Amino acid sequence: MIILSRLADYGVIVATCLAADRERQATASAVAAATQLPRATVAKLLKALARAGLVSSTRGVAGGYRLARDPAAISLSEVVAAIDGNIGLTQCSVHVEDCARTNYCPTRPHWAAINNAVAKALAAIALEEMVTPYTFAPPGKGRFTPARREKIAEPGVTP
Amino acid sequence: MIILSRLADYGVIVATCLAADRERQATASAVAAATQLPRATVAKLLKALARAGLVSSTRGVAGGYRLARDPAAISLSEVVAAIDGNIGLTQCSVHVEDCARTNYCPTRPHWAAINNAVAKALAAIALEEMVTPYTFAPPGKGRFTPARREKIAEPGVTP
DNA sequence: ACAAATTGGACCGAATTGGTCCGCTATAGG
DNA sequence: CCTATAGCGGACCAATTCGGTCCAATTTGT
Ligand code: SF4
Ligand code: SF4
Repeated sequence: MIILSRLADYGVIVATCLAADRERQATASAVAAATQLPRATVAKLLKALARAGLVSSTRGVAGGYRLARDPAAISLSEVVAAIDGNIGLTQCSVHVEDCARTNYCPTRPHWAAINNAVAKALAAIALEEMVTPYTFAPPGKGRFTPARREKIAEPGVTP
Repeated sequence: MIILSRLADYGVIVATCLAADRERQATASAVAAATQLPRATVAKLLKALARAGLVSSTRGVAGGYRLARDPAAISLSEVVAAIDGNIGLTQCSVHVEDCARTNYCPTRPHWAAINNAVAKALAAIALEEMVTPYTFAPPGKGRFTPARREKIAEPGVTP
């Protein structure tokens, strides 16, 4: 199973591209060139990110996008939520009345905690960490310090 | 965004239904009646669970399904993996060669850890915990009340 | 032999997704 | 004032996936 939609995946790449240089103002075409993604798609993604308030946009000639906040203050969960919508394991997690079975579903009450755990796993990653791959890593394959790994490997699963 | 497919959601319900009484052997129709899900769909789900080795099946008349292991030893991640496939955030998480961008994708190395964290969040929940008491009082429509359990085990309930 | 039950796969309509395109608006510079 | 540039909003369609059903085959107790 694939959890993130392809667009959300690309959205993270786009956001990471902007995070690489917070000061620079990049047009959609520039980001598309940098990420080697289709221009139209990148534009669509940036629009979604802008509407969510993650990036700020300036119109007109010499316009473009830039990150609205510090890359360390933007979590991955925000990025994917901007594109895929709020995170929810089941239908009743996002809109309760979407499922006709809510009344007599025995498993429904339990999903909230799990939902929370998954969301936390994504919220624990800041955009900054996606753009600084080798900050914590020795020239091997490790990407995360043990501390970091510990942090995301054990999300609070307390019902 | 909805992470679990509807089938996976239902699969958990079906598995939970079996976990409610590990000893009894229930036919697909009986489980369908107990969960109020379409018979054909339940049958399909049970087949998937059986192929994954989570439930054991006996064919022929007086056949049926039962949980293969102890409900405390079956994690939710196994159940959803049996139906939706292995858990992976992105395409490269499940099959590396699925995405043509693997070579120059800057975010790819980071997903593994996140992927792991999400998987762990699901693996931390045992099937046993889904069958535990209600957190709210169902208005006389509890699915897994003892009375209902009798009906599940009843071989002759084919509506 | 018959009936009840699982097995495996085919099947189709519906819904979602990925990706593109258009007309509109805003802004800088000449 | 005019024009080129760039974001904005949404419509649009092809392709894929998903949900659900159904059937032929097989196994097993009576
Ligand atoms: S109510 Fe039950 S069946 Fe409906 S979405 Fe929630 S968990 Fe799934
Ligand atoms: S390689 Fe990059 S673009 Fe491709 S699936 Fe992995 S993360 Fe997404």
